[in-house]
Amino acid sequence: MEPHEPDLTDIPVTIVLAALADDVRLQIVRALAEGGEHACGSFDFGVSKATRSHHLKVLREAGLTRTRAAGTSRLVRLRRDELDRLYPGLLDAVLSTRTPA
Amino acid sequence: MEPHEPDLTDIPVTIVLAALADDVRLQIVRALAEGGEHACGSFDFGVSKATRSHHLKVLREAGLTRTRAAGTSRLVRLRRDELDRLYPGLLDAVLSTRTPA
DNA sequence: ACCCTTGTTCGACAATAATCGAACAACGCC
DNA sequence: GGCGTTGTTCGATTATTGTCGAACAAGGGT
Repeated sequence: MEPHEPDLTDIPVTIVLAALADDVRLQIVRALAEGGEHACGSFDFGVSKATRSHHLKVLREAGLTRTRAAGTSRLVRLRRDELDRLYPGLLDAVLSTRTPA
Repeated sequence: MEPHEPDLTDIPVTIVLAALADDVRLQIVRALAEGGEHACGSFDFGVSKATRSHHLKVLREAGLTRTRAAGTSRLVRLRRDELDRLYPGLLDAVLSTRTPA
């Protein structure tokens, strides 16, 4: 089954904001904002792989990321263009902040 | 005691995002974005006054609003200038969305 | 002084969300 | 086929958060 990646316009903005309102997920988004595709395993932020998988699911279901299978890995990327079109300035504003103290 | 209204730069962005990631609070922010000062009681979004007071506290402590006493009321206003300076585009992006379905 | 209005605070409770280990699934490789 | 790697899912636990009613506090009338 494909991981369901909803249409961004179907997602209430509160869901998007809630997805971004977590330190671990924000670190993931920061990493993804560097560009390109990242394997799930490349995000090591001090949580178990179960927790990491959970956070990636939250991001995906909030419409923030897309995922595709590649061998035994899964490659994740930020839906930057769509996000910037629907919420101009949001990602920039969030990413402009320094790493949380 | 004065309600403590922190310096915006002291507040992790995740706190700001979490404050905005709630339907009731977002409706309050939308109303405040119309400009000017609003009495707490003017926000009737189907929750009790205890809950409303709680949400206003969350917004205040996240640095999104300022409150001043005026007689028996309290007047709340959005810290728009500061927010736009620190997070350019964030409020606009969030407020541009239509009322949640 | 009394009361009404406006908010806040205090438990308490319910719902949501973060976290983990363990079990499971899919893939590639030897 | 069997094994290691990479992720996901399940069930349980804990922490956080939204919600309310009731009690309280501060003001402004009259």
